[in-house]
Amino acid sequence: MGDRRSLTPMAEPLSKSYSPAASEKAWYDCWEKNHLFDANRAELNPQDPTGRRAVDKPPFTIVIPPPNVTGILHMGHALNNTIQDVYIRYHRMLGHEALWMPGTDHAGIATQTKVEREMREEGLTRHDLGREKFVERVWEWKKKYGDIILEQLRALGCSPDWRRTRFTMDEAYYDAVIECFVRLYEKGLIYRGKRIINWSPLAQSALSDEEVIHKVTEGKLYYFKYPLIGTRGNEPEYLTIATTRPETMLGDVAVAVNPDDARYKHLVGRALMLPLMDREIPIIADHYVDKEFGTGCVKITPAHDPNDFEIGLRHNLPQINVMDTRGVINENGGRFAGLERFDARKRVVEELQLLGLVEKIENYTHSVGYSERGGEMIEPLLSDQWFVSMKPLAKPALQVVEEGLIQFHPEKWVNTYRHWMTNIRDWCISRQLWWGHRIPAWYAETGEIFVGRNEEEAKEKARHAGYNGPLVQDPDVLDTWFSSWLWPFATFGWPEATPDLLEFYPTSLLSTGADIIFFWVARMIMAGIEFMPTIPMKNGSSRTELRDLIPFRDVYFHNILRDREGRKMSKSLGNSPDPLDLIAQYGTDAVRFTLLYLAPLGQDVRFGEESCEIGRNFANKLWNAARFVMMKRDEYKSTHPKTEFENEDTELIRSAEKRPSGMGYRVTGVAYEASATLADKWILSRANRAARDVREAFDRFDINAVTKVLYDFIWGDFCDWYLEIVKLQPESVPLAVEILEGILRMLHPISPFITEELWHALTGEPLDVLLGRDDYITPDAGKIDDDVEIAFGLVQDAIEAIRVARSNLQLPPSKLSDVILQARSEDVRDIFETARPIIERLGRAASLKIESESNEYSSLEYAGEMRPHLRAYIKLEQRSDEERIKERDRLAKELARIRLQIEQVSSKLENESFVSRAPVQVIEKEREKLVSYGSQIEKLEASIDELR
RNA sequence: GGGCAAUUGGCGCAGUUGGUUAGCGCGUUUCCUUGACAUGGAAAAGGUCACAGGUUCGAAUCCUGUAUUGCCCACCA
Repeated sequence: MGDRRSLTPMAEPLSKSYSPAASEKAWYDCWEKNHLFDANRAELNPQDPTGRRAVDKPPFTIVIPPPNVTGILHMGHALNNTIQDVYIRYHRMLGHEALWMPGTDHAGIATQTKVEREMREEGLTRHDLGREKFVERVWEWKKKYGDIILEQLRALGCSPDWRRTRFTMDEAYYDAVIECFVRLYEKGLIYRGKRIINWSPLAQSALSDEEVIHKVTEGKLYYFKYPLIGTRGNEPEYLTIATTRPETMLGDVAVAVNPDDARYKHLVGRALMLPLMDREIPIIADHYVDKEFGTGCVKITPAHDPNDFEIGLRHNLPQINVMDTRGVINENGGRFAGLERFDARKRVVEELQLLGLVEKIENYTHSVGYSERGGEMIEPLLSDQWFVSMKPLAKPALQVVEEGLIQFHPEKWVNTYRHWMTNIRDWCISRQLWWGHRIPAWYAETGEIFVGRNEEEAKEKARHAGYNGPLVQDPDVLDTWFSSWLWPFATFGWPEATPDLLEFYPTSLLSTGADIIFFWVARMIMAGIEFMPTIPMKNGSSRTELRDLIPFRDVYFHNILRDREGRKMSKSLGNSPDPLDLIAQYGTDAVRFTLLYLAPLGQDVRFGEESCEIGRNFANKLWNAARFVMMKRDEYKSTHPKTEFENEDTELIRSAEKRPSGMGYRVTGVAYEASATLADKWILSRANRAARDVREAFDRFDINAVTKVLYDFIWGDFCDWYLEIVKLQPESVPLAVEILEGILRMLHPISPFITEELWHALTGEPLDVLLGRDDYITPDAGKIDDDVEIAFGLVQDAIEAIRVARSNLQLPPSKLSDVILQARSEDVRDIFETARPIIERLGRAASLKIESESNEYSSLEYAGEMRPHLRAYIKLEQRSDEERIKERDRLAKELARIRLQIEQVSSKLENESFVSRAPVQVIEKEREKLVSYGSQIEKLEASIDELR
């Protein structure tokens, strides 16, 4: 590593532009080698290399939202993991015991599907292998490809504690999932039941409600006539029902009407002949039926519709399942058996048409459920599944969010959360797959169910219940999310009270997408409250307070990334750039910075690859600023061989202990204290303000604001202004060095590579002393000086006015000019006087006259530019007629603008109620404006006259 | 059907508690290769802050309604 130029930058001058590729890998290796990411428990490692005592360090913990083992890194991951890394690095620098827990999710359906697809190319199905061999094969697949996404996180600069990496099917984790199931079962919160569930014909499995997406779909509404049996007198011969799914009529067991519906009231209790099936079905009355909709008659198919199922239970109706698990009509469908569901639909309609029983078919748009993963239409199906009773779990989980023990950022998601939690329904957790945690339930031949942590336990329970026959384990596995909801504590070894669990739970921050607020966030909160009470506190007392049970304290819902056209980035659209390509092209720091810079809290982000230029250019700017400062520092050293700066510099760089308040911006170097210029005080104020704003923004989870503050301060204040001034004030070099050092600290969590590299170049620290383990910035509020900033603002204003005047004349920078600067007050004039060298230099002045009273200068000889507190004049060499006219027009336009302003301001001041009701400062400000405008008007009018 | 966001110069966005000459980046135009940086510097043009009412001395900002767009939730056949 020592021969890598990027790690020994002092040996050679820095290159002219920043090239990330060379240094990133090397620095990442260096961090790992020095155990930067490792979080240690105090008892294992009482002191870290910075000299901080681990026992004093409060934990800061994030558990990664475990990516699917099948996954590859996409832009959403890049954003989410950047956010997490930034917070981990920030808190690590704040002196916390920062642990980022990495890992992956076994992702039942996704992974199984992937491996089955691979097998299909060999002409195999999972049934050819059998369960055991198939699961073995998935494990092999996982070992081969499962860590790809974690490797990709390294390229993104992420700093989790890799030693602790977990997988939801690790042995211990597997046991935790089973333990969880057994406990809930024993508590009566898990039950097995026959229900209408969402069946995915593609996955051949049940899905939870959350895995179904409803989409508005164009369909048809079919009106069928069911003949009334034994028509009497003037009774209708038929009842007409409406349906969107004709094929389900094969399983109809009744037709329902509203009991208050006068049209049909008298028919309740009579029977209809179900066409095609020639089955007699009753007419029943149920309040569920809406009189207004359709014909007011609803066909009832308990086995294929959740509402019908409920009605069926109320009226004791049979459940006729006419479809198998592939979506094909079964033997209950009579002669339609064997037809695929959509073919069956066609045939049913055709045959009814032949019988003259189709009244009409209307176009109809309605909401239809599709599989979130497979995309196919969901079939509501009656089947035996396992469920979790959610209501008891939801109650405290809602409470902790309502009470603010857990805070959502942005807060608006609390509404969504509340809505879901108060309307929660039971969770179908069984999946008809092989890859996953197998349901620990064993069936006796008697039909009894025995749930245990293993077969022995189940047998034991069976014996206890007086059953000694064979037991067969439930073939199904658990929903992937049934393991994920344990993630914040099962990763630490729950149900054991491991030292890690005691140390790092509750975690601090969860960063995730709002799309899994129900899948995951809500359920983790429930699980924490449900399962953590058995774990004692670190001090041995029992864990009773909700604040100690919750899995995390803050939840950051990151942005959704869209493409330039506003479409959600997705694999199928192919509109998501590969983060690794962007990293290769622009650099990791650039990609990270750009993502955060574009991502305001709570908004979707439109992202185009070329946006990364923002980050790349910013990194390059910083690189060059640092290069310049180091060059100046070396110059300074050679001209100040024995100065205190030398000592200070060495001290500043070498010893962390000598910076008791964190870094802070201190005044270092004798030269500085003695001759501190306005500009020096200004940059100190700005730097401390930036440091304060950055930390405040971090702490309120406004990471977007963090990047904006840094960008504006570093580019706008430090580079554009202060470094230009340092060129004229060699005595300020030590301060520039210090400010730069602080900048590197401030920026490090966001752009770790370039800052680490520059910091080492600047300080000459050995490679085992890392910025990432050093202190974060501590702002010194005493250095934030509004008066200084206002004063320097006037200087900037003056320079800008001069530049505008020059620009109007199209003077090239090489051409210096005679400048007159008029200040509107003595105070302002004094400020200009103290900043004279800066104004001269940055205003490209050959000579500079500063005066306070308004001598009038002819527009024929001078070009002027006015500001509220000053006027700037540039001496002209000559003015052609053309230029004279151009200038006159410009002034006329300016005059019109100011007259408009005057009108507005004076009408305000003439308004009685404004003067009597507005605060004095506001009125005073308006008066000042009026005065300033007045003098500007006079001057403008005079100038225009002269130019005539 | 319910709920939540958004609407600011050509494009993408800031604008904490109502008082700023309404900002920033990209793009456009002009000037500049001045010894950190052309991945740069200096400047310019460009907006009646979606619309209509209201509250207020004063509204991009608060309230009501409308429109458009997007998202989430929902078992009306």
